[in-house]
Amino acid sequence: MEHVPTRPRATIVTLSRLAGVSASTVSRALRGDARISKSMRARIMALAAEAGYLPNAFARTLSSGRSGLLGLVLGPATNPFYAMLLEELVTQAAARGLRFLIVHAGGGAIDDATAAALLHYQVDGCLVTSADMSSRAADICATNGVPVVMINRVPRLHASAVSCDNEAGGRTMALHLRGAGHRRAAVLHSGAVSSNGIDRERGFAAAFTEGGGEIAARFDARSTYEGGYDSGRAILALPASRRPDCLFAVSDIIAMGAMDALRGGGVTIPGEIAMAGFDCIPDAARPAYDITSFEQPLATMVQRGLDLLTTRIATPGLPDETVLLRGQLVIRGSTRPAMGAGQVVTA
Amino acid sequence: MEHVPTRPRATIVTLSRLAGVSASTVSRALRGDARISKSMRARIMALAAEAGYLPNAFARTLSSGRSGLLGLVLGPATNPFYAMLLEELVTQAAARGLRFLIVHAGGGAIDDATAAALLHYQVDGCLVTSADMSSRAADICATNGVPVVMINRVPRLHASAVSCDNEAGGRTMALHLRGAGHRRAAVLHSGAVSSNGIDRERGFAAAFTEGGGEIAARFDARSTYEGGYDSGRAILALPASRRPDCLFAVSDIIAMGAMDALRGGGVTIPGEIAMAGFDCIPDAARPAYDITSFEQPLATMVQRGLDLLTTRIATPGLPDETVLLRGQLVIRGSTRPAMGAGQVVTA
DNA sequence: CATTTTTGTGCAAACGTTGGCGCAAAATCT
DNA sequence: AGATTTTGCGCCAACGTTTGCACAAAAATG
Repeated sequence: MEHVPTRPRATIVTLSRLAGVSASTVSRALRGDARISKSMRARIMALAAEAGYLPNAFARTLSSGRSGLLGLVLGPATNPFYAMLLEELVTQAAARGLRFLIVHAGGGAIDDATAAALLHYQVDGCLVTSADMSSRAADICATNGVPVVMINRVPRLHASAVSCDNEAGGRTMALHLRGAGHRRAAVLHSGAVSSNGIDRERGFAAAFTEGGGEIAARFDARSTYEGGYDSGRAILALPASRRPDCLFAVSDIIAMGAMDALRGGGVTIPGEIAMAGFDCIPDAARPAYDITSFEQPLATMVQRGLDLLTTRIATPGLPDETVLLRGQLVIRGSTRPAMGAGQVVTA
Repeated sequence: MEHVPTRPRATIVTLSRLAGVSASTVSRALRGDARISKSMRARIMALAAEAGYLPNAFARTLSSGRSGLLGLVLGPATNPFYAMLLEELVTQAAARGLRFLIVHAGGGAIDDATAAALLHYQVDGCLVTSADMSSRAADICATNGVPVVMINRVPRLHASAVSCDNEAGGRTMALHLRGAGHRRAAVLHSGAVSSNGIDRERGFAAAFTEGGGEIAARFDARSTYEGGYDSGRAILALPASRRPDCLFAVSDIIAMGAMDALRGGGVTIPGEIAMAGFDCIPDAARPAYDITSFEQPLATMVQRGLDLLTTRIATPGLPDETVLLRGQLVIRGSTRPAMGAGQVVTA
């Protein structure tokens, strides 16, 4: 018990004494239970405000079983896409009265003690946005009956997921490039572990070759700027005959690296090589890059993700669900000879 | 109580029955209390492992008063610096058995309900990294006896702080530029609210003018890429006679924007205008930018920040403390005619 | 062997909140 | 006026853990 010598905070019991009613009445009044009379409710609310009452989420959780806490496993925040996702998540969750217990951020693997902390804190659900394999946390949740929703990630066993229709996005991009007359594409992918990247490439390759184009080369760009840069240099090293006339990077961060490398090697963009990315991160929209990209409907993804989670928290045992959302093509200077503001084409 | 129909998790009581001892013994054994015999402890640990026992942090908090939770108010994650900070924070906190309740992320103001949630969840302490004024959360904590530590931010009333010696950093940068022969500097600051930016500029301006240089212009770059870009364009619009020969941006993200704008206007860097930033974010180190910067000792800052917090949690009422850490100058191509790998000079 | 000290364990009372159930008083219906 | 429903509230037992205190047994001391 050893309690610090600060003035004890007002509790429900304090208020109940002040109001001369029982603790349960106070509890119900505060929570807006219909069984409490209007007048009593008003009186208690006033008292609570005056006393500076703050509910104790821990006591509530212990008693009710619901913590109002969501576990969050965030991908490498060095990719601005995850930074955007984080902001959107925190904002929307707060609007629903949910808070995030942040479990992991970054590319590294998530250690077991950290993953277990999720359960210690009785998270109601868990949101995983990491694109890579660090979903130990998801497994732990799944085996303990905690609903898991993945955003921007392929669903695993016992998890729902919402993501952009990556394959359609890749296809749209292929049509766009083919439509601009490009025939030989290089693809900068993100390795074998990223389902997003794989889907995007599959859609792109299918539509591009079906449309009479050719996938001239593939490079593993590791979902990083550096990977993109290295790939760009590899393209520079290609004999002129094997050079692609356009390039599809499965994420903008890759595209940025590739563009810098290519430009550094004297290649003009889109003149000699047109290029396109994916994600529509703000960085890629900057005048210095101005990269055509495919925009994921971030706000909607987050909204639907939280929907999936809250419904599964409310009624356990609901079957898993996968939501695929349409994104839109955003055409910019990197695939368009004439310059001007980016224009939007719905995919 | 309505409890979900899942198999109830093992609790201390469960274990106590299994072991044929009291709950208190189990609790003490689990926590490593010295009063419990080695053999008993081993037996209980084995039992706990077998039963898949997971401690209930909420019950523990309710009883002990310590939650193991830290509130986190994060700055705009769109600035990669905060992304770096986030990763470092989460990693180091996890190593200490502390978790973050994420309260806010992003540039916007923090709403009261969210800030109050900090107290609902009984956070032991609060870490604020936001550079701007959105520290409503900090006030709430302070008035409720929850220790607050700010990282990369000037301390407020009732808060400790750890930050880089921004003024010294600015001064170092000034000496570097003066040493390279530059005389007329433009400063890209981040507005009146950012104490970091103000300190950096003060140090820079003092040392630059003392060294015989002149501050030719100032622009408010709002701590964003766009702000930097706009400032760069403003510089381009300056008559040749009033053009600076070097530029100090109080953060790298600003410097990047400015560099893109200047280059876009045909200015060679560092030939016509040399430029320096601050923070040493990875983006600014890319070959396409290669911006001289001042590196904050991020890992140490986080470590000391958590130190400050944990000691104040352990012994309430400790006086506030401000820790200033030295950073180091990292010279890159943007201030050096000859090209090559970045070199490091301790400030 | 009779003390005192140590060591190991149990008991029971919190911590603040919730929710099932019970029960009066008031309101509505015969 | 009685019978029934509704309304409004209180009682009490959880939820899982910690911790002050008591207390027996074992060990060390005289």
